[in-house]
Amino acid sequence: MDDDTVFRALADASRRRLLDRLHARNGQTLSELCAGLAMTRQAVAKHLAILEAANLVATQWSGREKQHFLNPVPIQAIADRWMRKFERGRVRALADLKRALEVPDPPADRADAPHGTADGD
Amino acid sequence: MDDDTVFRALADASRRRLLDRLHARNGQTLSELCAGLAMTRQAVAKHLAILEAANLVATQWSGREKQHFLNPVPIQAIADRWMRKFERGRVRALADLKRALEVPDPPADRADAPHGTADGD
DNA sequence: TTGACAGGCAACCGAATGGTTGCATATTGC
DNA sequence: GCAATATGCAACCATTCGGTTGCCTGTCAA
Repeated sequence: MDDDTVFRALADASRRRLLDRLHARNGQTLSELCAGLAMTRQAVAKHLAILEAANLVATQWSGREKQHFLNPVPIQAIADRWMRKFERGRVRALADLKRALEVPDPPADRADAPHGTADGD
Repeated sequence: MDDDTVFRALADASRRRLLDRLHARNGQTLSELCAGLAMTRQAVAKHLAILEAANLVATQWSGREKQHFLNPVPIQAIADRWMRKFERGRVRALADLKRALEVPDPPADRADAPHGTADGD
């Protein structure tokens, strides 16, 4: 629903790792997701709460255990709705970039090398 | 190059808006990008610096003006490299989700409604 | 040459963030 | 019933973040 919440939720590497874990095995409990992470259970719980608020995971209580399920829809949504538009203009943007880098801009005599690179890393 | 830097750069709505602006018209200067934004020039400059560090924009000096060019490659990279894998498991993840929500989990008698929804708004 | 314009640098500030510790609560198994 | 297990809640802490203000440098144009 709220793109910003999803983007912010994805901004943290630990949270992305949690999503990766759920992608590997869905329906894990909090304790299972904690295993092997250099973090407190409470820290993981906070991350999961943020992911849940962003609707990236849904939870289901099963007795005293809380199972976590991945919801891939919001990820897909921002990929389609926001990122895709950059794919459309991609060729043109790269052309602009390259042109700007090659032509030393006649009006000014001193033309430094640009701070970014045309190739993506 | 560094996925985390890109994710963090994209986490802020103002920065995404700046990318949108460059997507609409490439090669804008700092002052142009400031126009109409409820922010100081310095704030915008900071945002642009972060975007530049993430390799999302490249800059080119032209006299006293600094032009900014969109680099769509990192966006494409994380979309392909990270988000796409969730697209692959998407059907299965949604099935897991739905199953967990529908079956009230026999072992435990009390099965509350889950806190997330299966549909991703 | 001088003033207006474009931008950079640095210090500062409040709020959010990621993380911890400590304790309370509910469920399970013996 | 009772101890162990699974989780939640709240306070606290250091750091980061987004933003501002103030001042300095470099470039253009009259």
